[in-house]
Amino acid sequence: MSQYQSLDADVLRTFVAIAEQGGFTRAGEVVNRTQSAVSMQMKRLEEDILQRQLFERDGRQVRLTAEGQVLLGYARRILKLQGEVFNTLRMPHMVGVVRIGTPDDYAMRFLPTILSSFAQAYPLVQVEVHCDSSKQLMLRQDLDLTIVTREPGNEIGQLLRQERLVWAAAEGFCPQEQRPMPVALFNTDCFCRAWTCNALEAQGIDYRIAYTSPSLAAIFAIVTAGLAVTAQLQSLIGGNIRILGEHEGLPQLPVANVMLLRNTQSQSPITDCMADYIIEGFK
DNA sequence: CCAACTTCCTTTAAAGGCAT
DNA sequence: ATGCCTTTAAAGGAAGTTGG
Repeated sequence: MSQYQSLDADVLRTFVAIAEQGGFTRAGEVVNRTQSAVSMQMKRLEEDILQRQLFERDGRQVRLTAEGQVLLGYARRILKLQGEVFNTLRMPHMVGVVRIGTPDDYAMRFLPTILSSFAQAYPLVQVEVHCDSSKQLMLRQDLDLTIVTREPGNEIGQLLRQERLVWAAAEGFCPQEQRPMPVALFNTDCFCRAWTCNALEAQGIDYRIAYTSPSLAAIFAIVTAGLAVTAQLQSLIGGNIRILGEHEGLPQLPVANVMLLRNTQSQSPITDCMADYIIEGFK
């Protein structure tokens, strides 16, 4: 009776595995149970615990019902929270170093939140942040976790976020008025730069790369001063810089995939925890 | 196109292990 | 002894494959 009232994490894990694997048998492999046991667990969850139908059974297909979708959201949150409890209470004094590589635009936009949450849970862990272009970062072997930008269709690692590049300039800057149009971009080995130049050339726009820097802060300073336009992730644009609309004659830019790479040679509990915080921080 | 066969998958029933 | 959870075995449904 008593356990019919509670949502056992084991049962929720099985439920999430079914939703993710699309079948009871494959879910059983994931959670190390036989399909029959999985079936029984779900029967109990549906009939005794929640008294709601969670799956649409259609031949060999299993789909979540609307109520199943609702449970899936809660189940993931419950399991994630449970993981946090374990991490926080079982490894509160975890020490060591975690080395993160990231382009500096992501560092500015996402790392403050990620690192402050991480520091609250693991105050004794030393964090090294190495900023460089995606191309350079991918060549390095000394990083535990690397955040990089990849073209769609060319993904490696785990997808953190998809975001469109946009044109941006100072409030009073009019991109049509200056030819060649001055552009401020990252250094040559940045993916973003190649995309930007290709888009401008495809549109036949006369431009010149007036400023380059590996530093986002420097590029924003140049753009804020009204000296050039730039192409950056939409979420980075703020302050006195505005996003240029399509009617201003500039080509649409591609969507960037932000990916997380893990160094398989240096996996540790610290790295795994930091990876979880990064994944959450990019949502 | 269709029937026979195979494969995949879930459910049910029976039985055993384990903790209370 | 009881209740819960598991496994194994068997049954049955649906989809895919094969051959005429």
